Amino acid sequence: MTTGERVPTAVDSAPRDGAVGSGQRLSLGVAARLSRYLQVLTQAKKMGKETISSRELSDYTHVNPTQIRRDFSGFGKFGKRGVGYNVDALVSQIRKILRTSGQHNIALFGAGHLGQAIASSDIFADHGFRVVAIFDTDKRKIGQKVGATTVRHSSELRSMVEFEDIVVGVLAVPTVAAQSIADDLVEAGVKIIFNYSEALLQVPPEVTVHTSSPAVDLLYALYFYLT
Amino acid sequence: MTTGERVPTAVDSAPRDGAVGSGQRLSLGVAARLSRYLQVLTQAKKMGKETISSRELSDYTHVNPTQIRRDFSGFGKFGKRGVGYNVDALVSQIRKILRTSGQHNIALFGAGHLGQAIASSDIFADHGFRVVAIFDTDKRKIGQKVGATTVRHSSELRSMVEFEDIVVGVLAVPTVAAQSIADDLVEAGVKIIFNYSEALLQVPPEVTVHTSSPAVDLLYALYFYLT
DNA sequence: TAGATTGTTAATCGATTAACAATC
DNA sequence: TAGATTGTTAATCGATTAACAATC
Repeated sequence: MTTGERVPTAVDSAPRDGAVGSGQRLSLGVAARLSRYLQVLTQAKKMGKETISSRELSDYTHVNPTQIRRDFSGFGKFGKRGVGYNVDALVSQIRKILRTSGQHNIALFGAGHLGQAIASSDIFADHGFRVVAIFDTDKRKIGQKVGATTVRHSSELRSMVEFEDIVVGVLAVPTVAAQSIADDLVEAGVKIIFNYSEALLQVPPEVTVHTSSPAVDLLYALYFYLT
Repeated sequence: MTTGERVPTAVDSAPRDGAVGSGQRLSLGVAARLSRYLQVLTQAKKMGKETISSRELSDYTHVNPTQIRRDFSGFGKFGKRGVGYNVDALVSQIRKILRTSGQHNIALFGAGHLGQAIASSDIFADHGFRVVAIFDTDKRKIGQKVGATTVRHSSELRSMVEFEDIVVGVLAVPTVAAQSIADDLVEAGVKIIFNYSEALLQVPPEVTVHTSSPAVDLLYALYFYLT
């Protein structure tokens, strides 16, 4: 069964159209969907699933099965007709496409309930994200352990970013504190900020802010429930 | 200044094309974006902003300003040329369009770190969602207060759903416990499930599951950072 | 073989955007 | 008035989907 075993390349087969290629950036939509598939596949693997069909992936992601096959086919022939896709092989293919095979380090701000929930969750770890530093301004929390990590004072941010090669800052702090931490992160050279507060953050154009918004998703789901 | 003050109607001006109308369902994209605008506007209002331009909304939502104006123009002329949109008026317009002006009740499962973070956050409350019941299976947690709400045993789920008219169930529980709670929610007639665990939930087609996936969003952001 | 599911085409549909007159 | 920003058009681009031959 060589197909499933061989080392895959991003440009395996001749790509057909726009969304594909080696140096070619993925479109926003494709990148979003691939990330989504990856999450489901990771969980399916945990549940001992070895093979998965585009139909099953569709059930979990709400993406049309044809589109799923189309998304993959741009990068190679990953599936087996009549059988489906090998979960393990597909995971490493997508990781390769998204260039997220490696480890990426995160700094977490806020050691309250949300911060502790994030630090102790598998969700980030499963995708190669590691919380290597936790910061809080509350002196009583500094020095305490959250999981395997010690809570530090924000003044250590700069050196930690350099020392640990931190690429993402996650804000699990009150809304009023968020902007000032964002400023510090920007100054320390962090380019991706994940904002769990409600603050509307002001950052330079080269920095990406992603604001988590469960309520937005809920409003959206509710609309389709009510209509 | 009557324009900003008059009571708005969903079918104010003659709608031009597809995505619009009274009984007409919004397309997925439009509904998602409107929810997004609503979140930003709510926060802008808190910060004392009275007027906002499509350009500013674009900065915070990463949606093209032309598209924002287009999204609104399908439902009426909400803005003032040279000035922008009145924040208050726009909020109530969008609420009307999304039909989420009222209160909606939520049941929360899991009184751990994540559950407590959710229960004490403004994020849901700001959009009319109220956590009216918290459930946990841990006997030591039952009877404790989280915010203003008392933690109950899951056996009370059924009666609470009826009594409190609960439309959304939020799962802040370990992955292994999620499916069985989802089954209970389905049986109790809840049609929207918000899943913070990693479980791939199996539910009947009339039930909507939204799985929260911060790691997916992070993978996605990282891709564009790395390329 | 028979059944299942992929890979791919071709056609459609909706999202996106630049541009600009209207107007506050 | 001058500057700013909306509302709207028209053109383009990418996403979506049904359908089906290929093949495991």
